[in-house]
Amino acid sequence: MLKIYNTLTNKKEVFKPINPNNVGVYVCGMTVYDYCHMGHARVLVMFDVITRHMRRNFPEVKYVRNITDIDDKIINRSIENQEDIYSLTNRFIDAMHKDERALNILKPDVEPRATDSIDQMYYMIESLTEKGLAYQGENGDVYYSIRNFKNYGKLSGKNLDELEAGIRVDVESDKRDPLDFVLWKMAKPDEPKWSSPWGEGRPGWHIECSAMSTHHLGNHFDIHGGGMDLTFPHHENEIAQSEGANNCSFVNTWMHVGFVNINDEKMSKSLKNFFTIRDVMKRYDGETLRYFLISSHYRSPLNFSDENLNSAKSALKRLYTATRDLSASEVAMNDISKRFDYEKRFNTALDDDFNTPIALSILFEIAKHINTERDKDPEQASALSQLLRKLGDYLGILQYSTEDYFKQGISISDAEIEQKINKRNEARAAKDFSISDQIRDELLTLDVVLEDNENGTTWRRK
RNA sequence: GGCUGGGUAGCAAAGCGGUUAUGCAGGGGCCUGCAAAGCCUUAUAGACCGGUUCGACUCCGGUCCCAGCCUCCA
Repeated sequence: MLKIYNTLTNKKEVFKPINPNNVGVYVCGMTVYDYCHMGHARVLVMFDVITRHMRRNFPEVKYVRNITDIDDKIINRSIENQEDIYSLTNRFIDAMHKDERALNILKPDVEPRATDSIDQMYYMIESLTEKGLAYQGENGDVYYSIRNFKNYGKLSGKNLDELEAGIRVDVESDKRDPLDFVLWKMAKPDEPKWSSPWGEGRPGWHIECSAMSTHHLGNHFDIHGGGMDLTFPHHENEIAQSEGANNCSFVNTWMHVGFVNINDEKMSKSLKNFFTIRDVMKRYDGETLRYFLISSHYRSPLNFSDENLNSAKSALKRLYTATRDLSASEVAMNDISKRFDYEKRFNTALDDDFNTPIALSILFEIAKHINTERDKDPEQASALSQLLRKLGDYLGILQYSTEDYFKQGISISDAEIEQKINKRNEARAAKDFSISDQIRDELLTLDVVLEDNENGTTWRRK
């Protein structure tokens, strides 16, 4: 029984799909004017884990994640770079897809682009205008009238009058109420523009998500998610738009992923304290990053530091170490899964609001079990190893073969290493341990670790 | 100020009204020529003050502190 924490109610609730055969999930994706940072990575990875789990539990899941490819920041960046807006956005979309592959993130079912969805936005704005929920200012911009939507603030728990008190007044706008927000914005000269009943312009930020999500998932769907900073105003505004235009409830479950912090402060573009995925990938592989991101619960803050990343790397190594030199059939694996309750407990953990730390702890229990059975009962150890890999795959980790994991990234060739191992073993046979230790130390400086066991000497990367 | 979340051992991170979370790092031991890996074992917790209870890290109240949102942000 899947339980999910719902921002709308601030409670963990049993998840009941609107249509049990087809669950709809929408996640607010990137605004593509720069490379993805670790905060984006966290949202991408978490919803990847979430949708993988849901796909195993429901016949069909439709996962939609949009791309915002038109907005002020994109326009500014394109001017700054003197780069055509489409070449800019395409460049960063490609970069994002590359980052996703590195993090083993599966593609969403639909990845709509705002600029391909302008028609759907028209219809929605039109409908809002007809219902008296939108108006055009003297400057031509079209605004949403939040005072005319009775439930404004229900997601974020905001009180209108209190919001009003601390508002910053935007001098350029023609809003009737300072909390009103733009649905359609008149284009300035040389800005990208689309013709519309209100004049040539472009959509406001919030309308695209209302339009794209309902277009692909229906007016009322199951899950809508994003980073915690989108709760207000973005998601609040989406509710106002969608429920206002469609006269029905919009989303049942709102999910928000916590921030990635640097020194306990939110990683953000405005604070300029962010690390891009590609930067971090210069020092850590994608799987280590992914492990790090799922090592805490998705709603908790996650502190980004070398110490934590190194710890993630070591933890992952322990899991891979358990799988060394073991393989078993699927039959044996299914058999072992029935004998022990690891898989069951693993699924229960994910069913409990996607508790990845608990799920990971079960992986370590299996690893320990393998290590203790390895000599006593190799068959059982092998079957457990297969189970470990299967559950790892559910989380999108343990993707490499054991061989690849332990032998990648070494500058010296296999043959050279073997040669040195032979030389060392000759020295060991002659009990010349100073020579043998010297060879081992030499290899260690090249990140090659030697391990002696009864069948001979094996090597792995450090 | 309003609204959300938090404060757990050296670090990270969970569950739980009474019984080992888990990982990294540390101590002792086994194994090894010595290591590595692994196994066994071990120490270090629950911001503070009250209350409920036979019993609280876990529930309730209060205090202090931290983060986030209230402006674009994942």
